[in-house]
Amino acid sequence: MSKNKLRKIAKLPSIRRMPQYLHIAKRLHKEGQEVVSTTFLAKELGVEPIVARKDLEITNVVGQSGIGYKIIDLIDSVETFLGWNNNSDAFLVGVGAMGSALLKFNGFENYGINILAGFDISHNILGIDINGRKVFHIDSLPNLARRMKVNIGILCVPEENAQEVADMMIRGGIRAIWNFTPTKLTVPDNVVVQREVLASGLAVLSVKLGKLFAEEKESGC
Amino acid sequence: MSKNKLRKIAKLPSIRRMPQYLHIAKRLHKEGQEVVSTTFLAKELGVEPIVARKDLEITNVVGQSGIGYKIIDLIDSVETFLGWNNNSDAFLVGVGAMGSALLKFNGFENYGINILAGFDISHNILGIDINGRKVFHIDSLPNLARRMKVNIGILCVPEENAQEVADMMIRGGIRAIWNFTPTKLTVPDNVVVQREVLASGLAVLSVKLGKLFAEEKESGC
DNA sequence: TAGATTGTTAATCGATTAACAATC
DNA sequence: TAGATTGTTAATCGATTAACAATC
Repeated sequence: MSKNKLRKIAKLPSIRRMPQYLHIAKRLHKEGQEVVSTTFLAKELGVEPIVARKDLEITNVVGQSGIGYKIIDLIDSVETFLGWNNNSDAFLVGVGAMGSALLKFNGFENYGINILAGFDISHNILGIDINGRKVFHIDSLPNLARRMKVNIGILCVPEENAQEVADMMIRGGIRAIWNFTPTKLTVPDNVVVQREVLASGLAVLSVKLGKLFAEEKESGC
Repeated sequence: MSKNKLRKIAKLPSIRRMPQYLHIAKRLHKEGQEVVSTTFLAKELGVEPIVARKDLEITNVVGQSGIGYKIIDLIDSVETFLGWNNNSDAFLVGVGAMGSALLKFNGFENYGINILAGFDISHNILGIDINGRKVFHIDSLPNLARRMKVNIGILCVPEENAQEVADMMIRGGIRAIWNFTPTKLTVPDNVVVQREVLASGLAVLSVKLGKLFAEEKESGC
């Protein structure tokens, strides 16, 4: 495997906005609309129109001057760009608070993945059914993942077990790990990881609020 | 209120990494360590050392050449920067899958907030206790928020009710909304919003995985 | 002294924004 | 025709990276 500088992804901010364009486009499609402009999309997202224009550019969707984009084209282009036109199967490990919230969430079918089952170690939840998904013992994960050719793993275990469970996923042939733990995982070159840090959003919110209060205090004097 | 260009926050990527530095520093502190270098922090985060150095710079923490930072100084500086040295009270609305996962999560005390209670409309969950927090009817939110001077609202309701519930929060004097819905909220100038889009991380993961497969296919020929 | 690290200035890179012709 | 919008090129801005003196 070559130098893993290759693994660096460009236009991260644009990619992060894609699901929102998709969500709006699907809503409009359901409402019977046929075209949409970046002006409209941008307003819905709370960004400048030029941002939406540039974002859509990277999906290679083509629109019509003066009109906008055909919604079905837009949906198709964004889904293709993200590789969401064929949903990938996923296993979720760690059926605690966050894990079961994700299992209960039904929207993932719109986000390119299809969670097949949950895995845990606690006897209390083994064998139960959450939203149509069985919870299995984690020891069965590597074999099941191989057998079912599951590519995506969702990691919701306690911090202490994160690396160990990630290793089991990798042993099962999983190639992409959506990591909800605060642990930086060590993985081989042929596995990708995306860490989800909820506290990041909270940090941004806190700084915004602090700034707001500071401004008010200032102008109040 | 002045032009809300002022609301634009600089160094967003650095701010988003702050909770991770804090988390590592607290862990080391518990382990009895007294100093830490940006070299170490960077490795734990999976970023380049220069990144960590620049990040910490904006908190105004001072270190010692050749040694690193005193961990207690680091914790204090990051917490002060984020305004997390005094936890803010928060109300959470929408005790569904995501809402109850957040209520069950105990780590928020380390992330500057203190969730006091949950709110919902469904009779099944009214009055129940989740992790020591009562669930009240949403109609009581504005008054309670005012009375208890709650500044932060966590919005986990269905998309259709997002704006309506945000308006109730604002009526209650809430100034910062952590928005887990896909809705772009309309709020007055004296309220800040941070939207949390879980699907963004999934989009990035999908693009990374697609790139990985494409590279393998390429080198496999 | 040698190695590690901070603090800071400068260089590079990429993302955002502006501008505008072409099109409907 | 006038207004709206795409597609594209150029300009600006901010974030990342490099470099290095000063310090322990």
